[in-house]
Amino acid sequence: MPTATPTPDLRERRRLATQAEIEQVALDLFARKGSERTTVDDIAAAAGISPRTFFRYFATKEDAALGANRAFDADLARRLEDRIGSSTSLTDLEDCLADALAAASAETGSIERMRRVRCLALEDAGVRGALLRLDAEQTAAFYARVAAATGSAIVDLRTRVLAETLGAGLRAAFDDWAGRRARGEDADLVATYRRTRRELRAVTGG
Amino acid sequence: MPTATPTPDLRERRRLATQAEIEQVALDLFARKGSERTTVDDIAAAAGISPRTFFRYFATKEDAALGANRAFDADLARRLEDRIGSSTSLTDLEDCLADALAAASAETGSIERMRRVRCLALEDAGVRGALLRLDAEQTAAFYARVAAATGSAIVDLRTRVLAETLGAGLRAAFDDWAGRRARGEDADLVATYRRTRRELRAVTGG
DNA sequence: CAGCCTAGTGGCAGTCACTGCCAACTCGTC
DNA sequence: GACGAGTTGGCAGTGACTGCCACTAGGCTG
Repeated sequence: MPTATPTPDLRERRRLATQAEIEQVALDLFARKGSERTTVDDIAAAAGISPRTFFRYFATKEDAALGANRAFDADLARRLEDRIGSSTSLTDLEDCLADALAAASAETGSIERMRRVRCLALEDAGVRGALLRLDAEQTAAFYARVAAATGSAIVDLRTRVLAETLGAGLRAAFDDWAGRRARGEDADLVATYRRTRRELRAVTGG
Repeated sequence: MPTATPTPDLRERRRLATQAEIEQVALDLFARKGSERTTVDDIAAAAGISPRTFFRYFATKEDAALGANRAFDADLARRLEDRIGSSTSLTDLEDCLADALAAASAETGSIERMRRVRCLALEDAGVRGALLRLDAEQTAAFYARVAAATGSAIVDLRTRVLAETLGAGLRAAFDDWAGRRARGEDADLVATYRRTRRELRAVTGG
């Protein structure tokens, strides 16, 4: 996830700073009290903005915590975009996903925030729900891109199975990784995903 | 889904009737106006109850539409319960799921309501989100049952992959089926699931 | 049958997520 | 220095959801 714009506006820089600040305090507050017991007013006060402004940055309270995950999804979408058209075999797409995971793991801040969110989701239903929605949107976006590439308005069953299987593997890997981390083990995300791919083959008799 | 209790209480019968009535009018209103533009007051008024009572039946507005899906999940959970311990191969679990789908398809009312909900979910983000949460809860319950059977407190990666793959196939089949139905084709749910299983093998190179 | 216990219901007040609108302010530009 | 666009805060309003309490009615017991 390299910085795209070389010279962002002062306004743009402020906006990004405010957004980052909100994400930071939201994650902290959710971790301390849970999303249920954290109000938007709490987050806004901690971030030094008005509640009204909060909703100009995030549509829902829970969304405020998912910054790192959204960035990962965007990066993954870019990588998948390059593959679509040339090859859409499960193995190639999994490679793509593994690359994205490796890139995220290389950025200390990014992977750490993702870990915090995933661990939080294990206990916090609100965050878990938001993450679920984000995953589903990512899958739907994948459908749309493939359909656009084939010029067809409808998504065929194979594409659905492909996308859902890919998503299932990613979710399983994230959950296992977060669970291990929460228990104090120092699991590696990329290695976990590698094991997940093997398990998928074993399970489906491939 | 046979009737379990032979002689339910008058109270119990009334409760079930009220619940069914709420589900009915909620589904109708969502289909007509969308869940976003339907208020709890609307649903309560149409069902002839107070808004306060509505929340004694359903935790959220969107949950009110998912009756048939919850019943299906409960039936599936019972069937899976019998398998767990004896065999937890993907193929056996898929058979189990196929049986549950066939049983639901045999009940006209049940399958029709599920179709309405799934078609609604294609356009209505609120309903889609609720359905997503329900699916996730079902998957989590499966984890818990398997973990309980093995006596382990932690869920191993293979179990996660198994459950997520099973869920992915079910979701793909439901989405494809609902999409076809929404376009006027008369797709069969069990046949669609059969095709989904084949696609999964093809995709994973099994 | 009378009386009691309990489940179910409605109303009310309150909290909180989220939105539309408007006024104030500020960055960037001409 | 003024103007236009982007950003913010306050305010009022809607609607989801909850806790509390009083009321009703089914079901049981003496």
